[in-house]
Amino acid sequence: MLDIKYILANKAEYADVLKNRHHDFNLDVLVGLDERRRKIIGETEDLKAKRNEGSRKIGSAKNNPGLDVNALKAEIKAMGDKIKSLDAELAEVETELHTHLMTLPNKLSETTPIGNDENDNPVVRKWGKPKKFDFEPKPHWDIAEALGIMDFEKGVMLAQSRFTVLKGLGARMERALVNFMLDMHTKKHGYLEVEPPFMVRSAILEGTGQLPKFAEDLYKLQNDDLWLIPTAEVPLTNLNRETILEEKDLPLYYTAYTPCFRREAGSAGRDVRGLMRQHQFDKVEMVKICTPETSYDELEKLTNNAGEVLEALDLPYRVVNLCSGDIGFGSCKTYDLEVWLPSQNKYREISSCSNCEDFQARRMNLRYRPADGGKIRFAHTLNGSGIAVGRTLIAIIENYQNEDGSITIPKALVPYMDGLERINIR
RNA sequence: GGAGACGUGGCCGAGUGGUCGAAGGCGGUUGACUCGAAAUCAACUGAGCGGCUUGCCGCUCCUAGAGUUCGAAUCUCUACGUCUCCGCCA
Repeated sequence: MLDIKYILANKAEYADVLKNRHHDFNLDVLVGLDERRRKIIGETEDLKAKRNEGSRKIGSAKNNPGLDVNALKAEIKAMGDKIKSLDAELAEVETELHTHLMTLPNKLSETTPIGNDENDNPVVRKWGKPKKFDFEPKPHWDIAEALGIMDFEKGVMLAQSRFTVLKGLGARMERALVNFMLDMHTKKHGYLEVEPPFMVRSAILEGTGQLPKFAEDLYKLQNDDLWLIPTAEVPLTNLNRETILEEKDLPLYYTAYTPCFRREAGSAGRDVRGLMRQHQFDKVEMVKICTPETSYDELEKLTNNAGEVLEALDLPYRVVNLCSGDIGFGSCKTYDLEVWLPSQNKYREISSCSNCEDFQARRMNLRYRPADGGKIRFAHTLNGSGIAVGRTLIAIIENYQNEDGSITIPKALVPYMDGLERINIR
């Protein structure tokens, strides 16, 4: 959520942001609502001041019983009725204003490029070289099914399409990757490991921006105000909601392994085969809470932390800077990490690292007290995949495939696989 | 799930209808004392919103929501949470 004061004071600038994000909205609606709001506040506060004064008078009249306060009581009672109706009107206006503000996207960083779609995302850097195969590299679903480590039909049988069963060394490698990533972030990068709830209530999802706008992408429980988390970003970022942190305690680094649940509404027909786009997938997530001064440095570090996972696994990848037409609702700047997939002959998203500045902090009232004694300010929040586990499994299977259908285990992962160096056809 | 108790500021804790944003304490900041520290003493120490003459004035907030009243931290109802006992259970 943005500050209404910011929007009104920078209307033209923010109107451009909306245009570049392809978000159609007339900001004059907000101008009118804010004017109404302030007018009502003026009237109601005036009346309340008078009421308080009158009530005090009646209170002090206790000491002098001769005074008749009945007329005054009636007068104040009438005032009270007027206040009640004004307050109801105010609540209506504020709800409407709030509804608009909650559905308006974040502003953009100056370093976020203007563009239409993913084709306009500039490549920031590349790491590693795609391996040349002297045979036709297969897609991961062929390799994994032949090895008996993934069962797509069983996933459909138990749930529906876009669910998969991992078996044997497939399930084992998934677990190994989780441990490998968590170890790196906790031991090397200084993140605090967290195991959050996998279900959260509506207000929590409003805090990070998934609600109220994107309910159709989420799984909701039938009998409770609880939703399955689409990413650990949601519980981790909300961990300090409605509190005032001390600057000396910042930045905070959190990491968590969680399953993620997404309905993938609107993705019909895309990545229908394999493990690429699932309704349930594992992810190790990183979240940072820091001051405005440091958030863009922290974004660079966060992105590097994600990149290091791929480098340790020796998987070629590139970093792209998402343009205004492709960037997410709550983010000012996002780097996507894209891993090389030989079977598709292209780079595919495996991590997304974003600086949300104070957009989420404002929604969840997450603030900090500056060390110099200045005014309390909203913190900045960042999140990034560190990284998507299922897609890492895909990348390993495809990049480390051998002509005989076996898979070599990346060196860094061998200790996590009890020394196993290769998964062979049985 | 059943019965009971309770939810007050960063923390502890007083307050059962009238200047209560809330005593007292702890913590914190600043100053005095000190070579320095500790101890001691003194002062200060919540947030949000609105107005204008930018320093002040006003409004709101004692878990949340609704109600009673001229007036609610205080009374009533509901929700949520915490604790204790019982039942059940991984």
